Amino acid sequence: MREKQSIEAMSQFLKALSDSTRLEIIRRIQGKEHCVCEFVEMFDISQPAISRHLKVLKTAEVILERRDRQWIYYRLNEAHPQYGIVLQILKGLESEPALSPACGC
Amino acid sequence: MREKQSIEAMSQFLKALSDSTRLEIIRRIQGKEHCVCEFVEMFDISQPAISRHLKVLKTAEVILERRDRQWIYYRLNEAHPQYGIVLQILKGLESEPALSPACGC
DNA sequence: AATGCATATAATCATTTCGTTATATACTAT
DNA sequence: ATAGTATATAACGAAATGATTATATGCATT
Repeated sequence: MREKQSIEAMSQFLKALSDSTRLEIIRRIQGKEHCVCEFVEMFDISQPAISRHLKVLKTAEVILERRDRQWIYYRLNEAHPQYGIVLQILKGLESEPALSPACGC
Repeated sequence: MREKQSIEAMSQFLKALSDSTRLEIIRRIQGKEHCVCEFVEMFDISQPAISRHLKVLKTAEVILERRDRQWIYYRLNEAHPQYGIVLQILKGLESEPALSPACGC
């Protein structure tokens, strides 16, 4: 059963994306790569926390890194097999209306 | 800033989907609604565990429920504002190759 | 009303996640 | 070599997650 594996991989991939900070990171990263220090300025969490979020995204191969001297730049991995999902999410972020609580019917 | 809210909502939505059991549920639910007892047979976890997974998906409005006598049937909510993401995920599940560990370059 | 089946909720526990502070590593410049 | 800046890792704690067992609820049948 390769389905099991596929489901597991997808779950891991989505977990990497299902965090506000990481969503904001990939939103900002669209079109232009950013170095870690830019994210550190952008968020109200510590530099190590940012670093770990970037590592989660990198491990899931959602983003790629490039070193230039002392700086490390991150960009979207447009070659990811599930890049279509990333795009759909980014599109959804542009104008998502607030979700109302489930009515359940 | 409504972006904050949008990001938070998206994060919640993705969290609901980023679990193997719940992905399997929505995969099976495609096209045909299922009652809870069918999921209970399908998975190796307890009935209360299934029930809670269904509740997570229902709260996120990913699925809708319908009661028929003692049975409760669940189906995909095709009217969800982010249904496009659900479709993209289901598509990705059909033939996703295993992800190799990140090379990091 | 009593019993049985389908489903949900509560209480509890182990594991994972995400933050912090402290420290290590990599590169730059003096 | 030393010091400074950029980034990563380690150690730890609080909160969230996902499982279990026990129990409650809703509906059907006798």
